[in-house]
This record gives sequence, C-alpha cells and structure tokens, in this order.
Amino acid sequence: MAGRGASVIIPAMTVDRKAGRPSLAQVAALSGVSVKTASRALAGEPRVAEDTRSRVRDAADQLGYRLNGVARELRRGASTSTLVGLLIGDLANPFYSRLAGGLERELRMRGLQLITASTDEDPEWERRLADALLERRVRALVIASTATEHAHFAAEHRHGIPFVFVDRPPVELAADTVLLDNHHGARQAGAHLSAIGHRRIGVVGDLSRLSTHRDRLDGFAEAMRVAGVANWADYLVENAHDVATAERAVLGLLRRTPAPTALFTMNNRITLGALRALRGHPAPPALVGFDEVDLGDVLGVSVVAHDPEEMGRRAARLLLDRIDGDRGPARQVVIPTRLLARGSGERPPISTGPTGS
Amino acid sequence: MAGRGASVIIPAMTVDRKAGRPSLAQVAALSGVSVKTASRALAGEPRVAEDTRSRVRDAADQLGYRLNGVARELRRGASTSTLVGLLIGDLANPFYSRLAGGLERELRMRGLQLITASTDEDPEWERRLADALLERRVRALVIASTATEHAHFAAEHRHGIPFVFVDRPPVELAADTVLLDNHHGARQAGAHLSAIGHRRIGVVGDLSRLSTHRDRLDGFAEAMRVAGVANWADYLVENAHDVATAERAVLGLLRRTPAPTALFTMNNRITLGALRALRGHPAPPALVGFDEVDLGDVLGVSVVAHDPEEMGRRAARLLLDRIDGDRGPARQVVIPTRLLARGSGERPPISTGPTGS
DNA sequence: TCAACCCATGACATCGTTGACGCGCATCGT
DNA sequence: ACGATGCGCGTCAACGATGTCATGGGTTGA
Repeated sequence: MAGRGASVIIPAMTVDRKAGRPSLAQVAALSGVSVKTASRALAGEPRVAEDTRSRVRDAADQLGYRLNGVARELRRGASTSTLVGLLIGDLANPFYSRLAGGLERELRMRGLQLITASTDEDPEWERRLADALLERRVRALVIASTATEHAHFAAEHRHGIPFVFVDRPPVELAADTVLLDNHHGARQAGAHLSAIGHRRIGVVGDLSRLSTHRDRLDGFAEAMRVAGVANWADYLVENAHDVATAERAVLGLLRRTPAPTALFTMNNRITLGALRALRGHPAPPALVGFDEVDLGDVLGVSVVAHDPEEMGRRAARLLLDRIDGDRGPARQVVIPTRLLARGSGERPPISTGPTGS
Repeated sequence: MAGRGASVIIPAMTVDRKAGRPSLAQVAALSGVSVKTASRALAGEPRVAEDTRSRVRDAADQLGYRLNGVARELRRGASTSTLVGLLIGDLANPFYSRLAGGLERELRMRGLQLITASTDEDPEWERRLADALLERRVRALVIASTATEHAHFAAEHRHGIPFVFVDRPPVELAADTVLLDNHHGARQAGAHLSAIGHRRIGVVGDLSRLSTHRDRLDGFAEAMRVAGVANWADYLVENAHDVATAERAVLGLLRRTPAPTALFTMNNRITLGALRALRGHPAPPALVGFDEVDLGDVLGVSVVAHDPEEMGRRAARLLLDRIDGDRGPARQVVIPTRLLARGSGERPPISTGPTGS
C-alpha cells in the first residue's frame, strides 16, 4: 500500500490552505506518492517512472507549487547559492551602474546572478544591507563601501566568503580590491590646466571622508606643487555630494575676486553641476572633470576618463577566482585613467571679469 | 550538571571546523549553554541572566558567529523577509535607476530593503531571475517586464505575493501596475512638431515588441492623423535599442531625400544617439525626445518629460498596501507626461539640403 | 511552613527539502 | 530455476534557528 504515512498525515494539512504557498508535501499527497519521490520527480532525477513523474508534475502545476529555495539552501549548505550581492552608493550614478553592468555580464557567463542594493552613502544602512545579504548567504559580496572600517566583515571573510572592494579600499581588512588610479588622474588634470597657464583653479570635491576624494585631492595637490602654485586650496570646496550643491558651489567660486580661471570638478555629478552653473556664461572658465559624463563628447567636456565596466569585469574575475578555490593573499587591481581633451579643458586663462567675449 | 547533552555531542563538531560558518550550536557549546538559551541571549529576549547573556555574546564574537537567515526564514515562514526584488531591463538606464531610487526611499521608510537585478531585456533571463528571487521568498516583486506573458506568475500572485508591474503592463495577469501616459506624451510630441509646420518627421523607436513602444507609436500616429500627415510611417525606424544603433538610424534618416525636417526620438537612449548624430550639423532638424536626458536643460533639448521617481514611489505604495493586507482588485496608476519646450523642438522646418546656415 | 509563583534554562518538535540508505519486485544470466 | 542486478519508491535524519512546553530551584505570601 503505497503512501500509507501520507494518506494518514495529509488530510490535516489540507490541499487548500489559504495562507502560505504549497509545499512538496502537498504535491506529494495530491499525487499519491511520498515527499521524496515528488522531490525526485520535480528535480528531474533519473530513477522515477515516467507516469509518476507526470502525475507529480500535474499536481505541482495544479497547486501552483514552487520549490522553497530557503529550505533547499538550508539543506544543501550555503555554497550552492547563485546570488552575488553588490552594494553601491547610488544606483542612479552612471559610474556605478556601468560598473554593475560589467560585473554582471561576467558573472552571468558563470551562471551567477547579481543583485544590487544602494546604500545612499549611509554607513549604517550599508551595514544593514550587508547583514541582510550575508545572512541570506549570498555567494559573494562586492562592495563600494562608504564606511570607514570593515573589521565587521573580518569573520565572514575568514570563513571563506569572497569579498571584493571596488572604487574604495577596505580599511583594516585584507581583501581583494579594484581601484581607479585616482591620484594619477587628478594629477594629470592639474598638470594639464597649469600647463595652459591656469593659476587660480576652482576645485570642487565630494564628501571629504571618501578615500577617492582624498586620493584625487592628493594627486591634484602634487600637480600644483610641481607647477609652483602655492595657495590653490583657497579655491577648494568640498562635500558637494549632489548636482545641486555642486552647482551652487561653482556659482560661489565664480563670484570670488579674483575669480578662478579654471575648474577641476572631481566627479561626474559635480561636473554636471558645473556645466549647469556655466550655462550661458559669456567667458566660461576652463573645465576638466573626473569621470566621464553623458554627452561629454557632444558638449566638448574635457574629462579624466576611465572604464567603469572594466572595473566590474576585473572585480568579477577576482571573485570567480576565489569561488574556484583561490586562497592566496588579497590582490589589488588598479584601473588606469586618461585625460580626454575635448575643448573645455583647453580654454586659456582670461583676465578676471564677467564680460568679454 | 548543565549542558549534559551539549558536552557529549559537541566535541564531534569541534569549534574550529574549517568549512562553513559557525552555527548557534557551536556558540552554545563554547559558552556552555543550550542552543535555545544561546538563541535567546543573542536575540535579546528578556528571560536571560545577564552574565549568561554576556558569556554567549563573547562566544559569538570569538567565533565570528552570524545568524543563519536562511534557517531563520525557514522556521519563521516567508512573510518575515525584508527584501523586495526589482527586475529592470538595464541598470544603466537613468529612467530605471531613478525609478529604483524612488521605490527604494519609500520602502526604506518601512524597513524594507530593495534588491535590484537587471534582465538585459532578455525574457529568459528575466524568468530565471524572477525564479531565483521568488524561490528565495522575497517579500514582493516589482518588475519592468520584457516578457510577453506572465501567466507564469499567476500561482505566486494568487498565493499572496505582491507583484507590481512598472512601465510595462502584465499580460494575462491582473496585477497592480504603474504606467506612463505613453499615448498622450507621444501625441503631444507629434502635435507640437506638426503645429510648427513639420510634415516629414523622422521617428525612431525601441524594440517593437515593447508595449511602451507601441503605445507611443499609437499616440504619435494619432497626432499625425489629426494633423493630416498621411505617410509619416515612411520615416519610421524601429528596434533601435542602444545609443549606437540610434545614432546610425538618425544618420540614415538624414540622408533620405527629402530629408525629415524634425525628429521624434522615442526614448532617452535614442535621444542621446540623435544628439550625437546631429553634433555639428549646420541646420539640424527639430528634435523632441521622449524621457528626460541628462543635461537636457543645458543643451536645450525639448522632451516629453515625466517623473520616474514618482513612478517608483507609487509602485512602493501599491506594494505596501498589499503587504498591509489589501486584497482588493488590481489597481492601475498612470503617471502624467508633459512637454518641455527648450529649443530643439521649436526649430521650424527648413527646406531640404545639407547646407544653409 | 507549605503552596503558589516566577525565573532561568533545557528538551523537543518543526519549518521544507534532500542525502543516505533500505526494501520489494521484476528482469536477467547461466 | 535461482542468485544477482537494478529499478522505483519509501523511511529517516539532517540543515540551523526558534516556538512550545517542561523543569528545578528560589522567592513570596498566607
């Protein structure tokens, strides 16, 4: 008598429970087989009679059964997950979304799925998101961290969860990292502007706690040192994190006396703000931005460009190596930058004053 | 003798297992209490002696213990998840990323976390991503679907998982939806251009299977009908899904004889491609785009604008209502569009020919 | 002084799935 | 004709956390 236990137990958990999704037990009951056989049938295992299999399939369809991945993962152990987490500051920033794109395409080829969450540059929320993903046992975590310490992740990392830090390095944690060559890029920008003759360069940067900001500032400072520009920091504005703030910051700089003859905008959002501020300006200052901006080529905006998708791909490769068992020391990849001269950065200095074609 | 069972069992699963993360059992063993007490201590439940609690905490820290959310969810049942999934075509499209931003901010206020995955407009991959998220028992799913049928989700939906379709409506499934007023927006664009006198309007659209494309095309067609422009479809190009294709499509249109005197670019990527194609053009055709583009105001690009963040917020509200127990019929929200005349769309028709300032 | 109580803790079952193992029956080879 | 093989299926335990119930000892009140 097949299904003795089942036929006794199941009536209690009737097929049409309103709450909750149907379980394998219900499918098994409906098709008159044991839970294990139902599992085998749906999983496509070989040792199942064809008509049993189709009976189980029909029952599953009828009930709208979907496998409970939570239970499966618990049973199988964490390493079967196909989900990789990505934590970034802001989904809407094209730098991050292109990075995500590069990462994803590389992972997809290995059957891994990328899920992305945005921290809004809030360290506390970042931590909660990381916790949620790690508790859900993602296979690996890629993170553009806004936090100032990562000892928090040390235990997970030791237990073999692959971590890759992108754009911003880990603090107090030896983990794989992919960074931009921020120092060099900013130095190039500074050298480019000073070579043309600019001495008063307005510099607008993001949150001062971010390592990218500090590295770029260092690089720019070095260029100024080499060029013999001593008091460049008089024209420095920091913590311009969004486009509107950046726009105001640039307008403020332009009202100074003497006004800067050039601008270095230290990321893509700030460059957008500056372009907005300079709109219709009769004699705009020279402008070099860090990061590419949409339509930058059409508008003739000179930028320190780099390849965010390549960053994503490199991060993916580091991560896949770890998944493949690499237990070596942490590696660091640096993505090069290059200056694209498109016009805005090649304008020569103009003696101060708002008018004068 | 407290922990009799523990002191017998634990030595087998020694504290320093190399593979896998430590479990509550190991924490309990190390601190000499039962698993249940360890659970209570770490969960902050009241009936635990203070020194027991701190002993357990120390053991957890020492082992680098992290709660296994998979097991917890299994035990507690799916409705405790704080993760909401979002499936979109392309993370790098600012329309989607702004939608995601609006959605996320609204969810965050309720303690829910948004995870986003990109389908690359591939129905099969979309399905696999949806499966992965549903199997992981996300709390709800928001989806800008690229698929042409969603009967696949009917069972889940019946079992009470909230679904919200954004940007594109569900097919054969009565679920909550947030859409743009595509028809009206495109009609406005067509009416605007024809009112200025344009009769040959190049129209460039996305993948023809997408409902957004079809709705916009219908709206535009209606405007042409009203204006008495019969053969407008001669200047129609479809399936320009990326910027480069759009650029080529526009260049192709401009080479026609007679050339179109205006362009209607049916989404933000296509508008970017057109701007690139028109770069340096001595007598550019009028241009109206659907969707806002970065720097559109600076460049003077006329567009049919709307509010993607509001779409996200409205989707969040539909979803939260469902989570709060709303079992009413599916609702549909339509987000209005409005034409922003910024210059490019107001250029009058010019008699054909590539030259002539 | 004894019962009634509360407190801190432990044993056990359970969530849904799957790996390990076992068992009866049919087929096969010699 | 009988042991060997293997097919189809079932039983049981386990993954890790937690809800439920039980228990032993200390405290309190009449």
